[in-house]
Amino acid sequence: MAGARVVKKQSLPEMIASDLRERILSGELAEGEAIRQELLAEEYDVSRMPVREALKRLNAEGLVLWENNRGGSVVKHSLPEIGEIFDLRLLIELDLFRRSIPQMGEADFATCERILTEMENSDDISQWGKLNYSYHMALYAAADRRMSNEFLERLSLHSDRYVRIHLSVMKQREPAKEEHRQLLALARNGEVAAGTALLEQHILRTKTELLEMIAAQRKTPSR
Amino acid sequence: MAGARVVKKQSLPEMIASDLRERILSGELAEGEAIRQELLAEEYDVSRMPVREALKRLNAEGLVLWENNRGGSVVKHSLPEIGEIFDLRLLIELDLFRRSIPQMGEADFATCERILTEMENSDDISQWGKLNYSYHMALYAAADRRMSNEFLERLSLHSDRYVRIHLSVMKQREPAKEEHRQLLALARNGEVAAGTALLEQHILRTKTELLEMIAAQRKTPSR
DNA sequence: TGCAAGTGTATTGTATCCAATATCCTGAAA
DNA sequence: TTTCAGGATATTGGATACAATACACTTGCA
Repeated sequence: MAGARVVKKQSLPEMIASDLRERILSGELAEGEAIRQELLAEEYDVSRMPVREALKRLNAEGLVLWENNRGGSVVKHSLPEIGEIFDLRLLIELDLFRRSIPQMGEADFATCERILTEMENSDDISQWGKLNYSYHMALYAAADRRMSNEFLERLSLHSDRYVRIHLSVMKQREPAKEEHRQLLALARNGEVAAGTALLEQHILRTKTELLEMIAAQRKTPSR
Repeated sequence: MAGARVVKKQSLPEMIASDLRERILSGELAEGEAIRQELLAEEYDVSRMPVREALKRLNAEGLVLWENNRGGSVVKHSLPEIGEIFDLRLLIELDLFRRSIPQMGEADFATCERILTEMENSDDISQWGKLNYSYHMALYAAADRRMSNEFLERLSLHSDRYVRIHLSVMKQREPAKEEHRQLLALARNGEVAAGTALLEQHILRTKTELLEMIAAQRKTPSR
């Protein structure tokens, strides 16, 4: 047979949405920035129709604000809202980790290991968010909770967005690396209580650091 | 001034999406049923374009399954997925209620009372889901958690869908009526622990009943 | 009969065109 | 100077037309 590897055929709107998502997460499209359909259509060399669908999609995901007859703009969250995103992640991830640990097998541990080394070797910031998300998902894969994962994906999208913008300045990475290793070790030993406690600390620490950074940056509208 | 009451101008796709949402929740559009754009366009007397957008929107909300070049169909969830919907509701609603109770004031209690009496007097099946959702939201309004509410809205959508299709309103309403009153009373007294415990029971009871009904019905695919 | 290729039809996907709406600019009146 | 009306321009919303794809059906062949 010709093609052994099959990549799920993406539709045009999907591909455009993926790219725009990345452009928003990376900060290339800034908070509050207006989005012109025509302009994007030219950039992607398509008509406005698939661009429109992509934007509506991102609107449903909460990344794009849509106003009737005025078009879209990049969503800007308030500080409390960003805090909430992390609180919700906390709720769902703790639940997932608690359910996952007892179900994890050698294959799961191996996958986690693999992603972990990949993270430690990669310096590409734009990859970090994806890898971080993959790792967390790998930890929860054994729980086999489709809906939770779907919701978590959306939450991670938003938290990654703000983490990535400030990541370069954040000390974030060193402690996170250590915590990731420990999470896996605790999961391996089936230590649910200790594992979830560490996970909680892991997420809340990021939340605190991030909120401080953003608060400071929003005080000084310079730059 | 002319119009004191302003209803947020809805766009065509929004209106169509709302109506389709209702048709799916009510079961008029059945699980797995294919959706023809042209047909809907004729029904609403518009072109396929706004219908498409509405369907894509419902796709993003998880009510419509979309397959490239094959169009949309009404999503059908597995039993474990339906269970998860309730588990997620539980996580978020407990968190909201816990945060809300200490913040609630007389205005909040009054709103809850109002909705409660409205619920007890209304016999309209299609309204019950909305009222039930309104009541829960009123309980959590004081928490002032925008993101959580947004996520909860989507979860409630899905749970309402299955509740409406499978549980007779009457059977559902009698115990719920009592619990709803008690929730409000506990909130009034600031009894966080007792309140959240009752809320947990309230949600889990519905989950159990519902899963049993659906399991039984899916065993016998008879109509 | 069973199956594969090919043809025709139904349906979705995208581009283009026109209509509706918002925004910007100008100028006149208070 | 401020403000408001009105018109020019930019932008989005929706309808239509056409292209691409999937599906059902037939035909030809083993």
